[in-house]
Formats: sequence, C-alpha cells, structure tokens
Amino acid sequence: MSHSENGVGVRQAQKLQSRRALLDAGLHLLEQQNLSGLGVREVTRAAGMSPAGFYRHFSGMSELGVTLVEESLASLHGMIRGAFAEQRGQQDPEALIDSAVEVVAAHVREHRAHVRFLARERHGGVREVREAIGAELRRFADEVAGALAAQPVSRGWSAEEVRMLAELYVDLLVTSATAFLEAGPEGEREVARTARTRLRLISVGRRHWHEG
Amino acid sequence: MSHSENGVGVRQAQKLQSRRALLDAGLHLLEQQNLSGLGVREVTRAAGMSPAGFYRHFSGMSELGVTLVEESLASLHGMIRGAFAEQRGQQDPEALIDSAVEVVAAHVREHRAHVRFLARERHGGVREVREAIGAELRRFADEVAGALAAQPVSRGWSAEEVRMLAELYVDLLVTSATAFLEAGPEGEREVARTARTRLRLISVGRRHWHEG
DNA sequence: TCATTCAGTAAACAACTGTTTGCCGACTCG
DNA sequence: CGAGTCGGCAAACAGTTGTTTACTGAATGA
Repeated sequence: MSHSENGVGVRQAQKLQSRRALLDAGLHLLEQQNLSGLGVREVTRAAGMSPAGFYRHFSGMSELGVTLVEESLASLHGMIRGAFAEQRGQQDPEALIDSAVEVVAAHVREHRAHVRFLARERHGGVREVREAIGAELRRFADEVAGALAAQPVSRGWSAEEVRMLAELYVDLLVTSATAFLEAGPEGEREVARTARTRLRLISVGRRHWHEG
Repeated sequence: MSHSENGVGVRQAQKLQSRRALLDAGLHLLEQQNLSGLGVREVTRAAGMSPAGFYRHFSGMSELGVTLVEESLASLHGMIRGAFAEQRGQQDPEALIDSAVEVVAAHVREHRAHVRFLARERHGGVREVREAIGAELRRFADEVAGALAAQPVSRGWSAEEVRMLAELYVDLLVTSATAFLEAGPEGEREVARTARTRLRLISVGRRHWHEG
C-alpha cells in the first residue's frame, strides 16, 4: 500500500508547497498593488520560480485571484460560526455585538493581507474576482439572516426585511474591517468603539421599527 | 490689452483640451482596469497623443489619478449642498432621506465613470489616490455633521456623537452609490428602496437612542 | 515684425511583459 | 528494476513598457 489513497505523496507535497509559495508571493505583492497590475513574472520571481512554472498551477492571474478570495473568506466563515455559537448560549444583544466586533477585529489582526486583498479587489478591475467576492459576501449575508431570524426580536419581521437587515449588518462589518485595516493596531480600540456604536444604533432602531 | 490677464488664449485653450482628452481617456480605460495597472502609453494612445506629451500635463499616473479624484467629488459636493438647502426649507426627515437618496442616485446616473473610479480606487493600490479620496470623504462627513447638528433631533447629542453619526451616514451613502453602480439602471429602484430603509432605520434608532 | 515661449513629436533607450516550446530529472507505481 | 508521469526550467518569441532627448512649428507679446 502506497500513499496513493490519501494524496500526500512527496510529489503532491512539493507541488502544494510551490503553489503556496506563489499564493504567498502574490498576496505579499498585492499589499501595494492591484491584481489588474500584477504580472506573472513578478509573482514567480518573488516566489523563486521560473515564469513557466506558474502555468503548472494557474491558468492566469485571475485564477490565482479567485483562489485568494476563497482562501480569504474561509477563515472568516469559521470565526462567524463561532460567534453564532456563542449567541445560542446567551441572549444579551450587547454581548453579541461586542463579540461580533471582536471577531472581526481578530480576523483583521491575524489575516491583514487577506483582508486588504478583499477590500482592494472587491470593486477592482478583474471581473471574475469581483464576482467571486460578491458571491461569497452574499452567502455570508445568508448566514447572518438565518441567525437574525432565530432571534426573538425578529418577531413580526418579514423574510425580506430580515434579509435587508442582514445585508446592512454585513456591509457595516465589512466597512469596519477596512477601517481596522486603515487604522492599524494602535487605532484598533477606537475603530471597535465606533463599530459597536453603529451596531447598537441599528439595534435600537430595530426594536422600535414597528411603532409608527 | 491682450488675453494675458484672463488666461484664455488660444494656446491655453488647446492645452486644456489635450489635458481633458487625457483625463477622459484615462477615465474610460479605468472602467475595466485599475489605476495601478494603467500605463502612460495606453492613455496617450487612447487620447491620440504621443507618449512624451503626457509629461507636459502630469508628472506621472498618480497625479492624473488625484486630478480625477478632485474632479469626481466636485460635482457631488455641489449636489449635496443642494440637498441641504432643501432641508432648511422643510423639516420632514422622511422627505430629507428621500431627497438624499435621489441625489446619490442622480449623481451615479450622470457620473457613472467617475463614481466607479472612486469605488475602485478608494482602497486601491496607489497610496496618493487613496489618501486623496479619504480626505475628500472626511470633508464630506464634516458637512453632513454640520447639517445634522442643526437638526432639532440632535438635541442632547455630543459633538463626537454627531460626528460618528455623520460618518455612518456617509459610509451608508457611499455603499449605496456603489450598489447603484453594480445594479445598473434597471435595478435602480430596488437599490433606492433598500437605501431608504437603511437610513430610516438609523433615523428610528436616533430618536430612541437616549432612553436607556 | 521678430525673438521667445512651449505643447506636442519622433526616435532611441534599456528593460520589461505573457506565453509557448522542448527538455530534464526526480518522483510514482506496478 | 523499469516505464511513465509531471513539476520545474531555460530559451526564445514578439511584443510591450516608462522616460529622456533634441526637434518643430504655431501661438505669443513687445
């Protein structure tokens, strides 16, 4: 019995390592540049590989970009699920807001380059990447909508109203994430404070929405 | 007396026309591309000019970018002032929200390329342009803060609370603008509807903020 | 009228680009 | 062991790029 069935041969591992090197090099270069201006040679040079080698892993730059999108949002998805798990255990909306903001802050702290990439390419010049980010964000809103619908505060809200609200929350969190990014570590507390205030303002509006 | 004192000689006019051609060509190319990937030769070719001519007008690409930023926000500024003028004449917050959203919608409708440029480069790879957009947006928030402070609803709000609120409004309007952009003309009504709902939700939250 | 200014040009610079080709050599697997 | 797979490389392709140079010729203004 060889390692053919678990897919972790020496060969496979080396290929994956090269692929990782390309992705890391690309991510690094994209901190000061846009994807639409990133070159194949530039990336391979930074990854210590010959230009031709790039095409063993990606058909072109936009494919590398889409891969980075998936990678960037995968970890966030996990953290969000964690935050929702906390919600089930406790009902205080203040605490939920605090933990949501903290989740975002932590994610930006630990995945700076990925988040910067998302912010930069969300409206960037490469359509495939833009669409990938948009689709992922829409799925994200789906999850939030599901969680909101389960809250007792949502009694009397239609499905589309809840969906709207979810999109608002997502947009606010995305905005907060880019604010964390621009503020840097020293301004983190301040950004978190305004993010919490914004969310609380929505909370209040939500409670008094159906009153006339 | 020649035209030396009003600056509208034939020479000046021709130069301005060329400059305009460069800016228009750039703006057009930037609809499918990022500034960090835009080339001097590319722009001059599209503008019907020799590459060297570019440097008679701009020191480099980022200077052209900053010029486009100023240009892009100048018209919006005017429209915003108009919307605020309407406010003074009438107190219904619903109507103010409606007119604010309509101002944004109209601006996107009439300046698609400029708005797309702003959305694309707001977090783009060219620092000078990013900073120019950020500064302009902050001035925008100043104006909104001033207008909010004048509203009777703001009684009991501190200056920083009002400022926070103004930034929230600006972020929401910017988000709405990019939503208009992505939706296209046919989805405009829908985007306007959710934009209004968001603003109303904030309105409600604002009224009930200081209640415990 | 006539010297001056200056927007725009053509040409040259060295360096860069994406992509394809054929090849090598280490891994894979019966 | 031996045939086959395949990730990575060097080289060549036919362009492209930003920027500087010295120039031309029309607009300028005394």
